[in-house]
Amino acid sequence: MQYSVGVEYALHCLVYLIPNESTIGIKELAFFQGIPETYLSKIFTKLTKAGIISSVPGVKGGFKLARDPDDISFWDIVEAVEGKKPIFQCQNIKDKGYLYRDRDCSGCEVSTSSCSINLVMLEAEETMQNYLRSKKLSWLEEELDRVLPAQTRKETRAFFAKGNSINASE
Amino acid sequence: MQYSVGVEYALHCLVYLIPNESTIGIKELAFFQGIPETYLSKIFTKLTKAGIISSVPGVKGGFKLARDPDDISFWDIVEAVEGKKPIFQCQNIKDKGYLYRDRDCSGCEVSTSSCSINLVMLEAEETMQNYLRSKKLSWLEEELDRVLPAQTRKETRAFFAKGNSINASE
DNA sequence: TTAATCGTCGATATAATTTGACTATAATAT
DNA sequence: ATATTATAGTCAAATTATATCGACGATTAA
Repeated sequence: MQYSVGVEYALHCLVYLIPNESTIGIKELAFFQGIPETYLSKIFTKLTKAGIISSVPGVKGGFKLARDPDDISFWDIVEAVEGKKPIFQCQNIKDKGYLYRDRDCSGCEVSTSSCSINLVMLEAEETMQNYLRSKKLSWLEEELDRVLPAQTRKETRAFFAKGNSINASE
Repeated sequence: MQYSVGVEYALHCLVYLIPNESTIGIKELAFFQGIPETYLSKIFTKLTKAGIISSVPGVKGGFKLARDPDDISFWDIVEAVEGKKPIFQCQNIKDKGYLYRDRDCSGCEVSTSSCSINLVMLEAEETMQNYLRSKKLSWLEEELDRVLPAQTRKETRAFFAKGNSINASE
């Protein structure tokens, strides 16, 4: 059980969009990180639909953040890529069970009451979501400034600054 | 992204083991719930190896809890079935990236520092784990007594009480 | 001994993930 | 206008993970 790599791609890519001075294309992002373009483009479609980034088609097009980095949380990104389905989904095996499978139980209390196990799992997941909601892209930007060598940060920003960006062609 | 059904099977099955008055077999558990025997037996192997339940081989054998229900948490069960790997695993795409892929970076600071994004995801997961660690099987037992109709609970316990348990053969 | 039961190992079937090839459409530079 | 360069979307191959079945050996109660 794991999140898809799409989540990792999305989180890492969005770091580069934070400066938000110009649009950045899929090609540049994929080349810079050594990851496949086609898959990344699908991830970006999801992020666009979720309103996290906005797309600019055509020559000199690309993507930029659609909201303030302080208004984009880790959870927004995970949810956009992975969807809204909970990690644990109870398939209500009770209903297939010996006590009920041969009875018509459409109206009785057991079939309407929700599974206690399911509730616990949902609550557990919610604590995780709340933690991720509290971490914003703006925080990540500061954290990276603190943690990464200044040289690395500078080179990275230089790569994505428009003008010298024809480096995407090897 | 989802936990496997194995987690659901395990949680539901362990409920029936709580009384711990006699061993219960895979066949009974699978029949009662209408789920496949073979898969369930694999799940139970995992639970056994994790020290949550213990197995009694031979005729009239089966499974029983290896510890007090107050000492078995939801997380123990999830971890036993799903393994210890984190939900989010950073594959360090940084290292394949443009800035580093052509350099020998075996000793430099960037490759040793851990990814901030990864840390956040691990911390988030930990909050979920802590919640699940706080919920024990003993709590679940009380909760089910409170929530389910007394009739259902009684019928269920009767099914698994040894003696009349040849009902597993349809 | 025999039948029931767990433990282990593969085989298989189904589904999800990841990637690639290709087409359509939209915007811009010239 | 047209060529160019971008995203958007479709289709499907390749890979991996999940779920299920089946077979065989070991153990044990009757």
